[in-house]
Amino acid sequence: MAQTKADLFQEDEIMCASYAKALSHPARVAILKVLAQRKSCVCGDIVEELPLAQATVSQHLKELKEVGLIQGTIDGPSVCYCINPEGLQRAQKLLSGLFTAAAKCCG
Amino acid sequence: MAQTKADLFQEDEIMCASYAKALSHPARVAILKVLAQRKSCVCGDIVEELPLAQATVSQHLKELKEVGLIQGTIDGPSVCYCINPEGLQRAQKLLSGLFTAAAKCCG
DNA sequence: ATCGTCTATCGTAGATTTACGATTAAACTA
DNA sequence: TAGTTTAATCGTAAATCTACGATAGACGAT
Repeated sequence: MAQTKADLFQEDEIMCASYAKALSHPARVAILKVLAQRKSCVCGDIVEELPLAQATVSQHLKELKEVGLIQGTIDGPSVCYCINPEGLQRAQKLLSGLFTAAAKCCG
Repeated sequence: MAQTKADLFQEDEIMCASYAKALSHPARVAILKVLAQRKSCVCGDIVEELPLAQATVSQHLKELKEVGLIQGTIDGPSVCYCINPEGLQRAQKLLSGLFTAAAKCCG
């Protein structure tokens, strides 16, 4: 059992869930906040800010990158991460759309 | 390993992630949409709308209820589910706060 | 009281996520 | 070139999530 049925839903529901999933761990929320505050977005700085090992942070960064919320550019030996405005906007639009639709229910 | 470190983060990051987690499966997004559209929010109706077994839907409803996004009131033999406006608003506020903060980054 | 309906819960299997040490790969430095 | 730094990836263990059948509990109808 437990073969996933997540793809039996509508496209926008799946996208909405994907973005929400990317934000569903405090570490990833924290990463976005760090990126928002700092000008320099070097990976090492992020690792220092979080109570997690380097490998774990790298994994979280990968998830955020895969869904398109952040992007990383190689800067010499290190990698500079940055929020991806387009992805962020798309996520915001989808989620706030859900919220405003839902708010209409139940008077 | 893999003992959770999710509680080493800030309160608002944890809350933000909790709401996002509740929305991180297409079925739960779909449930919110059904509740938004229908006036009658009987559990059985929701089960019919989704390509999932009754037990699975009940589980998803439980998760949405536990995080405070929906509420259920017993109506005779059945249960009437409804969106919880306060929880929804709180989720919206936290997540849109994150989005607007993040949007400031990177010019 | 018994039966049928409706929903929650239990038990469980399989998949995915989380976390980290160890290793690898790339690039700079001496 | 050899050594150092930086970040991604591999391998893996534990935890959590997803999904469903079976069962239980509550309620209304007969």
